Amino acid sequence: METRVTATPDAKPRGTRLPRLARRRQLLSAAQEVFVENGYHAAAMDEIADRAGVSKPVLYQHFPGKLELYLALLDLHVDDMVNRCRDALASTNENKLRVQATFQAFFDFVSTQGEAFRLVFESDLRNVAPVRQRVERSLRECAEMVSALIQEDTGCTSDEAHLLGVGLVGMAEVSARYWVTTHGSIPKDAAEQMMARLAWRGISGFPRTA
Amino acid sequence: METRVTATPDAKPRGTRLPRLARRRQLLSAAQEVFVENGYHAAAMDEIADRAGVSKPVLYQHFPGKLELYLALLDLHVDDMVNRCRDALASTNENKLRVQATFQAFFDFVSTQGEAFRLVFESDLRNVAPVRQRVERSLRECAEMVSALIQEDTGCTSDEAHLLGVGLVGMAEVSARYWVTTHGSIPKDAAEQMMARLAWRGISGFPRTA
DNA sequence: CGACGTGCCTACTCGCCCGTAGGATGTCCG
DNA sequence: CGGACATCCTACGGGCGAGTAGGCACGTCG
Repeated sequence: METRVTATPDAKPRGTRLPRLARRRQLLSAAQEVFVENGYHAAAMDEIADRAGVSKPVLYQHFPGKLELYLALLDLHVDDMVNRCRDALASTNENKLRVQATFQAFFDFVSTQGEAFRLVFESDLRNVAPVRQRVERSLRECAEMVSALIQEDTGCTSDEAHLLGVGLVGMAEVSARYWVTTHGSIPKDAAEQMMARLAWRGISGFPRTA
Repeated sequence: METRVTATPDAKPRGTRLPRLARRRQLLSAAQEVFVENGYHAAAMDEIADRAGVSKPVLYQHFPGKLELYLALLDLHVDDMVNRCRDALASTNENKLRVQATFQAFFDFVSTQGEAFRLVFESDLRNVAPVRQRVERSLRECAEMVSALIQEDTGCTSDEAHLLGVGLVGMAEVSARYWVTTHGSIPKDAAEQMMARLAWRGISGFPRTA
């Protein structure tokens, strides 16, 4: 007795036929689960198909190969992160609040979609050019947006501002990742506030020279 | 191809017999080259053996398997990093100088041994427990040492100080990695100084509450 | 000189997993 | 009804690379 599963996500009744787009979404979701749990290399296409309640050829009717499937997911989350960062920086004109909003953006990012942030921050495929490119580009893009603001206020050279920007973004990334793995010791907003305070004290009125 | 600069004598005189310990050191060096260039997964035991001018069974007479070989190298560099960090923090009693010394330690670390820091910071085997354990432990240990000092001066709770410590160490790691890949734009000591200044401004006299 | 140990080699097995060939089973429309 | 079209299946091919079997060369010591 097969009832019609309309939009219920993550059902595995081997035998339901789905329209193409819905199937694709489901496959992406299953793939994300497996890639996040195991990383790229330990993830098997068979398991992704299994978890979607489907056989392997179906997977290959939607994606030309394992790498392309991975890149599709990676793009999704890389863009998500950059957009969150951009929105945070554009949410106000006061730099102190910008810093707070940006840290909140990073903490939000690592809190969503299970542990999908691992695709961006802990990919085990960085040695493959298209992956490396996307991951590094996302960091640079965030740092770029930050360093543009830094340059306005401090008069640092472009290179110097970039270094500071990368450092700040890196601090946000690493602290957010640490916080998310030790859930329970500090509430989210307290952690965000503390890190934002650290960053703002460091960067506000940063002197051009020693 | 990349430049073939090795600590060990180059060349593959397939026929030179070496005493056990010397051979082992050479194998470790060859393995480091290959693992750093390609990551764990894309590195082939055949190529490691080749680069050492030796055949594969020799490799297996020194290491029980690929993973153990990798772990031996990883331990080396993880310990190196933690020691550099510890020494830097112990090099003075004045916290401002401690911060400077610590950033210098991270910049030194990413500057040595080709790009061996990739083993620690960009391992593509973090999904395997013993690797993940070592990598995370190294970050925690550095952050632990930093947070102990933070706690003394700020009266933060242990959890709060840990978060700050992880953030600062993360900033050092990420900025050092960024700097090393963009060699030429900023001299090493200038980059160290600037990042140290950012961190010190942020952390010195950090207020307990908002 | 021959027996033994050490260092090394060539050449194979074997398991894993990506990707595919070819066939079955609905659904829609004339 | 019957054919066209889509969706999905059960297998299998084939490459790649970790790890191994078994043998050769060279020295040394009784």
